[in-house]
Amino acid sequence: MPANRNAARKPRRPYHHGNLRRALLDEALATIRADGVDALTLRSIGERLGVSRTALYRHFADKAALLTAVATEGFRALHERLVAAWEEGGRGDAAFSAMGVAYVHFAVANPSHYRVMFGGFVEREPRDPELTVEAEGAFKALVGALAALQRAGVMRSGDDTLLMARHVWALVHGIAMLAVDGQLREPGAVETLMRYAFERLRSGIATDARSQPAPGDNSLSPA
Amino acid sequence: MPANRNAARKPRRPYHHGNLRRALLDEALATIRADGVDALTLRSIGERLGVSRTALYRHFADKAALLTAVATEGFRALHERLVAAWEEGGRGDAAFSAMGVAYVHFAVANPSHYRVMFGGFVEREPRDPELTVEAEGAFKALVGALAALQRAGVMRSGDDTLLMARHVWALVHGIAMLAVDGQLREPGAVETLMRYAFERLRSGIATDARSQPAPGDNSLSPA
DNA sequence: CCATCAATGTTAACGTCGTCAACATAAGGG
DNA sequence: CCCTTATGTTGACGACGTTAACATTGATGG
Repeated sequence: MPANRNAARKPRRPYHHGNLRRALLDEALATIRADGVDALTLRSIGERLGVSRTALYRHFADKAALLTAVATEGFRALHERLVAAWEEGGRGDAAFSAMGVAYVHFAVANPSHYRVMFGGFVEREPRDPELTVEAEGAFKALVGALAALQRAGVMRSGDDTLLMARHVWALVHGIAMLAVDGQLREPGAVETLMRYAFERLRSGIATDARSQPAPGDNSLSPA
Repeated sequence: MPANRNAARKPRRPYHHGNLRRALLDEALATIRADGVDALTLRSIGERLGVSRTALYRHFADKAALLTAVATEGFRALHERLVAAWEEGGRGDAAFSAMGVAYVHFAVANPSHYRVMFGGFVEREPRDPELTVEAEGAFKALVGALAALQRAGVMRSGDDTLLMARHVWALVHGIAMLAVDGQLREPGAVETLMRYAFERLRSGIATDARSQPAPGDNSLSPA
């Protein structure tokens, strides 16, 4: 690739700008991290990169496309953290909890970024294919871990893995969202809730739990 | 109240406008419902009410204040639905599930409104007092129901009620968020997940569940 | 080696938005 | 009846996203 050789060797404006798309993404993410999504302005980001305010349009269709790319990056990073937690945790019981902790930690450490990923900034109807791939990839990490735990006999093996995964995802996502929204402000609240939720989750989902309807229970279906 | 007498008797512009604040709120909510938050424009809403574009500033500090009021309305409505589900469901086991269903149903039926309530549109630092009151009121409905179920012996009575409530809230909020975000698109997916989640939640939270650490479990604390 | 072309970046401008200041009008109390 | 206050309007400003027209650079092929 002769085009990249120059770019790789001399970082000082080899091509028109080098790799502007990458720079735009990084700068956008930095701005979002520092000052929130509302502070993200095409003009300011261009100015900060020493480039015209419309240069962005050669690399992204519009501002929404930039945000979609930021969200995609987020899912990629999240996926990475989840896999790392699973692998480094020993792919067992503890690793599963570690995944949950890693998930919430990612959200709490990058609240604005997390909001871009889930806050309705991306279009819903024709979902961006790359974003879909990355988001599903992250989700698949959870499904895979759950399937492994099912095979190991530590999680209910009869249940639909995807349904179980959605359950866990919803729980963790809910905690993350509440935390990001500032609903769990007291110090240690997030950790306490995480610990409790995973304890309850486990005794509800693990093989050793009594899954038969409780005596006298006949009314749990949605009204 | 002589001022209101005219307003009540003749709907055609009794005062300057009648009750503009109320009309602004309703129109804003209608717009959000119909076309989403992004479509909400101070100019358009004023035009739609046959009023100047800046008339709003006599009733709200700025656009954010309007959105905060919309969010407050949302929590009030949600609170109402939750209480209704609890009361009409018989304040028991089934009623608790009905509350969960009502919660998710509210979010799915009013996705944009729900997003205003939780999407980070309201300021975090000096939280609006009225909003806080309404949001906490809705949450208290959940806490109250859980406490009643604890007293009735159907829910783990040893656990901190607030912690339990946060757990349930996070779960339901997570499902609602995923649904609103379009992550549960297949028909019936939300209902299926809700049913499963509440079954698992119950067998994890109910008195009859084995709450002791599972045999061989020694590693559930966050890594 | 150079002409051509596509890729990339710039400039100027437009329409819309939230917001403010100055002004207008109506309601109600002294 | 006048004066104060609440309410609504007009005009304007700066910032924003976006587009069209233009400029420049890198690569490609004869």
